[in-house]
Amino acid sequence: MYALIDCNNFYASCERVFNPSLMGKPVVVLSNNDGCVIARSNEAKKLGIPMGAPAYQYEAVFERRGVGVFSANFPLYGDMSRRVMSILSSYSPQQEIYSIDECFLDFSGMSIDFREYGLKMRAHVEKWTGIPISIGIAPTKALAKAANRIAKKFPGRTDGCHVIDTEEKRIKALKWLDIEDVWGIGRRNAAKLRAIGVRKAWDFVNLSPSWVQKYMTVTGLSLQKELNGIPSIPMELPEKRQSIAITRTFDADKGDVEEIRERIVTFTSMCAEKLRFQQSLCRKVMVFLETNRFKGKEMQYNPSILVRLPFATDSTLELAKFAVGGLKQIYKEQFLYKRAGVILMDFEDADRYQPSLFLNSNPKHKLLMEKMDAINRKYHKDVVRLGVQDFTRHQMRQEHLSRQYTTNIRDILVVEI
DNA sequence: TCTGGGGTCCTAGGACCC
DNA sequence: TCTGGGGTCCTAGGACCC
Repeated sequence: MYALIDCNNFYASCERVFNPSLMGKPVVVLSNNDGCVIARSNEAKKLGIPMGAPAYQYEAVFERRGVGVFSANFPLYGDMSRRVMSILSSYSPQQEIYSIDECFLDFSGMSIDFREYGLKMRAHVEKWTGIPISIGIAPTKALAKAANRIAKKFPGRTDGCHVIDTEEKRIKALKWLDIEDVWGIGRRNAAKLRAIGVRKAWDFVNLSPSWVQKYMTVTGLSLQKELNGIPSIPMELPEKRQSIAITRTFDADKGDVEEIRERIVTFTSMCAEKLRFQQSLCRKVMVFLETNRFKGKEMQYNPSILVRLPFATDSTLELAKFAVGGLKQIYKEQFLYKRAGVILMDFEDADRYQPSLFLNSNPKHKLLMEKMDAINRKYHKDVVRLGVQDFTRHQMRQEHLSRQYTTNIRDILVVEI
């Protein structure tokens, strides 16, 4: 059996833990630049605020209905996630952390009362972190996902834990679950399936496997097996990332090359730090620019370039140089840009790297980067940085930012009695 | 005025090899 | 006129996830 555990309205719940006056009130969390809604408490959902809603269109609603509005506070959410995951990991020898607010647990070989076990986990996480979770338990990962949805959405359910452990329960679940809500069925596939009369997960499992393979590739086929109770999607053990990206929407449209170059260098530097943290070297850097897609009348230009490095490296200095080289090839001064990004890809392990006979990363950078990372970790992010980086010119809009209650001693909560 | 960010996997088609 | 067959690797783009 597998469990899929996820945190309810995770970001909104994190804000509530440290601000109990928000209990029972609508809460929303906004994306970077306070752009759009990326998390909503149940009360906010009931007000009809949709996922992804542009914040400026809902300001009146926020005001009128007393909605607690927060700028995204990722250091806080990341730390709360680590706490929740750590507690859950004690319930199984194998945990797959699937996203910031979700994980799978492998219960293979355990013969216990799964429902009781789930309720225990739930109480434990709630008591130690204040975060409410929902739990689905079933013979495959895809069915565990479905069970989780039942725990959360099935009319009348309130205990947050559902177990699919009999054939009747499996069939009942599949007959209830809409096809677009099946894990792994996206918009495109849902439309394809609807067109041939598939409305429920149950209809999907009754399609012929050859049809599924032909129109939905092997991915669809293993999903179908999973829903039929045959495990086909293995647990993923923690591994190094295969790509690392930093992309940002700017606070305004920008045309100045110097300014964009500064952003590209800063993004590259952030990527490089993550790259060194997972002890990888990188062979390719992708740089992209985007014009403002909401200005439909204006000519759009969304170039990207893949720069192949002559050697593998994790040096911020070298990566930044190649990224800027890429930028110069795609930048055109007649456009204003709203978004840009840097993606590192094609990694190899730093400790297994075989240097080339001719051209290699500058060996002096290794120590330099080590010291830079150590100082930045000890004191403050970006105390040591490249000369071209200039944070003063790029202030992200964060008008509703909560404190870093759990990761910054200056922000620790003070309780007055 | 104001509209997010970071990942993974699969496939078709081209380049290249013998 | 007629012009093979079977592989691998790489990449761009699409689909999906949260």
